[in-house]
Amino acid sequence: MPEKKPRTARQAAPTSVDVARRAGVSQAAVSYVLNGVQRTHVSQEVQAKIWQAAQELGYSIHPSARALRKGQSDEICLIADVPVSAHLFELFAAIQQQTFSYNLAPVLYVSHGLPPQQVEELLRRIFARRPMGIIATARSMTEQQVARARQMGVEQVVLVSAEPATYTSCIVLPSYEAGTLAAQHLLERGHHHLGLVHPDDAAAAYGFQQRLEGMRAIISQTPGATLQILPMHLSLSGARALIETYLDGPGHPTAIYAYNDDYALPLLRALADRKFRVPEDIAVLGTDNVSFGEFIQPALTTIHADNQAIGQRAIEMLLALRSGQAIPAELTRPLQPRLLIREST
Amino acid sequence: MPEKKPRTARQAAPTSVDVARRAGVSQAAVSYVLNGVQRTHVSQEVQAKIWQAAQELGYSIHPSARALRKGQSDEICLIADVPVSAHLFELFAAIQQQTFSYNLAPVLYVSHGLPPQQVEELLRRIFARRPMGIIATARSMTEQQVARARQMGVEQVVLVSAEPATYTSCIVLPSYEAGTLAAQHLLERGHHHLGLVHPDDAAAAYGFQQRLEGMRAIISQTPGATLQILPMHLSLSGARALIETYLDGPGHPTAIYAYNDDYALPLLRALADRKFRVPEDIAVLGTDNVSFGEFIQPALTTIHADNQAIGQRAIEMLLALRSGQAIPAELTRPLQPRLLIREST
DNA sequence: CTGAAAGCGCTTACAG
DNA sequence: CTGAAAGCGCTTACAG
Repeated sequence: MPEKKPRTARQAAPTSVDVARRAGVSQAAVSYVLNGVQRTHVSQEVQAKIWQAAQELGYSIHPSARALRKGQSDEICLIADVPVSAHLFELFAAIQQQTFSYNLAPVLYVSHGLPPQQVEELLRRIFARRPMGIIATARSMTEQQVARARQMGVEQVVLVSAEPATYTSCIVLPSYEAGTLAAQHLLERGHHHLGLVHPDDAAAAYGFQQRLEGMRAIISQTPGATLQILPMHLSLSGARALIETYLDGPGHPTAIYAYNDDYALPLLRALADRKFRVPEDIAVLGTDNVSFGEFIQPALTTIHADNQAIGQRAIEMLLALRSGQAIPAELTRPLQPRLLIREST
Repeated sequence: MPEKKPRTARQAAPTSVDVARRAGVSQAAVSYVLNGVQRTHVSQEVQAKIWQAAQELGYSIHPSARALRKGQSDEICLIADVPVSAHLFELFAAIQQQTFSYNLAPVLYVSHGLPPQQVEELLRRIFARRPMGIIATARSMTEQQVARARQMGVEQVVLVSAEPATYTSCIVLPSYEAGTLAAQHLLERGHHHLGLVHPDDAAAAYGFQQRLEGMRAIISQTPGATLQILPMHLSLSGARALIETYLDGPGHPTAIYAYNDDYALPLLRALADRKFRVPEDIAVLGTDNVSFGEFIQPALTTIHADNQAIGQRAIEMLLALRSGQAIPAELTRPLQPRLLIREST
C-alpha cells in the first residue's frame, strides 16, 4: 500500500497498478487483458482474475494517461458550422449512442457565428487534443484546415458533405438528389411554377447550389415549368419580405422548396398571416425532418436522410480508417434522401 | 534536436520543451509564463521571449499531459436527463461560448432514455475523466451519485434544479414561481378553470410538483377558480387522448399550462384538429421559449429563464468553487422566470 | 529570480 | 507465456 506517495490530488480512484496487485499479476498483463490485446496470450484463468479485480475495485481507465501515452485521445470531435438546430442535436444524440459501446467520447463544437480568428483558435485547440477522429460539416473545415489537422497528428477527418472531396473521406448527403426529389414531388402535385429559398446567410446556405441544379434538371424536362430563386433571411420579417417581393403578380411560384425545415417554419407562419392557404394556394416543402415538423399545422412535408444512418456511417468510417482498412464501398455511396409526405404539399 | 527518440506517433506538434529551447529558458519557465502563474516572478523580457517562441512554433498545450499531471482535466461535463430538445441545445451553445475564454472544454452527455445500468456506466466514465466540474440537471444525478463523483475526485458539481439541494451547489430555476406566474396570467386572461399537463414520462416531469404547488397557491386565493391535472404522453395521440378525456363536459379547463413547449406543440396541433380555437376556446401556455415557438400559429406564449444567464452562472459558480472562494450570493439566488406573452393565451 | 528533477497513469517494445 | 522499464508532455515542490 502506498504510504509516503506525495499525492497531488485526492485520488481515491484505483489505478492499473492497484488492479495488478490485487490480481497478483503485472501491470502489463492488466493492460493487455483489459484492452483485449491479442498479440500477447494470457491464460483464461489469469484473464478472469484480472477482470474480477478490476470489477471489485471499480477500476476505470484514466483517459488522459492513455491518451498521453498513445499520442491520441478517445475523443471524436464533431464540428458544426451551422446555426443551432434541432436537426443537428438529433444527429449528435445519434452519434453519442453509436459510440457508447466503442468507448469513444464524442465532443460537439459549434463554430457557427464565430469570427474567423476565433474559428482558427478553436480548431487549433481541437487539433491539440489529438482526437481519434473529426467529423465535420464540409463548410466547417477547408482543405487547408484538414491538412493542418493531419500535420498536427489528427489523421482521421470525415466530412459530411453534399459531394465527395478529393482530400478526405466523406459521408455524401447529395443535395442534388434532394433538389430532383423536391421538383418531382411538387410537379406531381400539379404545380408548374416552383420556387427555391436561398438563405441569405452564407454559412446556412450550404448545398443550395446542388439543390438548385437538381431542381433545374427536372424543370428542364417539363414544358411550361419554371423555377425562381427566393432569397430569404431566417426570421418572420424575412419571410414576409419574401412573400411581398415574390408571391405577388401573375406566374408567381405556387410551390416552394424552403431549403430546410428551419426556413419552412417562419415561411409557413408568414403565409398564414397573409391568408395564403397551405397547400392549396402555396405548397411548402422542407428538409431535415426536424422533430417539430409533424406537430405544426399543416404538418410539414420534408426531405431527409436518416440521422441514425449518418451517425453509424461516420463511426464505421472512422473505425475503418483507424485500423488502416480500406473503407467499404457501401460507406462511401451517397446516402439517398427520402421524401416524407405530410400536409404542407 | 531529437534524433533517436523512438517516437510512437507522427507528432509534428511542438512541446513545451521546444518552446523552452527556442526561447533559451527552462521548461519550468515556459509553464509558469504560459499559465500565468504569479507565484514565481519572471522578468518581462523573458516573458515576452517565451510568448514569442510559443507563437512562432504554433505551440498548443497537450491537454492530456496537463490533465494527467494535475489530476484534473479542462473538461466541464454537462449531463442532461431530458429528451433532446431545442432548448437544451441552445443552453449548451450558450455555455460553450461562455467557456471559450477560460480554456475550458464543455462536453455534453445525454443520459435520457438509457437503461439505469448504462447510466451508471456513463457516469463512471464521466467521473474517470476527472472533469474540472460537472453541470447536471437535478434528475440526472442523485445525491448518492454526487457523493460518488466526489469520491472519484470530481469535487465541483453544479445542479440545475428547481430548488436548492443540501449536498451541492445549485442554479435554482424555481418551478414554483413558474406555476404562480402561469396561474396569474391565465386568471388575468379571464379563465377560471385551469389545467396543468403532467408528462407521463417520469424523467420529463421534473419540476411538475413545484409548478402544481405554485398554481395551487394562486388558485386558492381566487374564489371559483379550479385546477385540474392533465396526464399526457408526448405525442399527437397522447394530446388527442388528453382532449377527449379532459376537455369535454361542463366545467372543463379552458386554459392549460402545458408543462413546457415540447408538450404545448402537439397539444396545439390536436386542439386545432378538434376545432378548438386557441386562445378563444382554450388558452395554452408553455415553458422554455424554444426557438420555434414564435413561428407556429398561434405563436406560443411561454415562461422562460435566460439561457445566457444560466450558462454564465454555471461557469462562474464552477470557477468560484475551484478557486475555493465562497460563492457570491447573487449566484445562488433563484433565477426568476419571465413571462413572454405571444398569441396562444 | 531560474532550473533540474520527480512523477501523474498508462502502453508497449523488449528481455527473460 | 509474464514482467521490468522507458517514456508520452506536462506541473510544481525544491534547491540554488
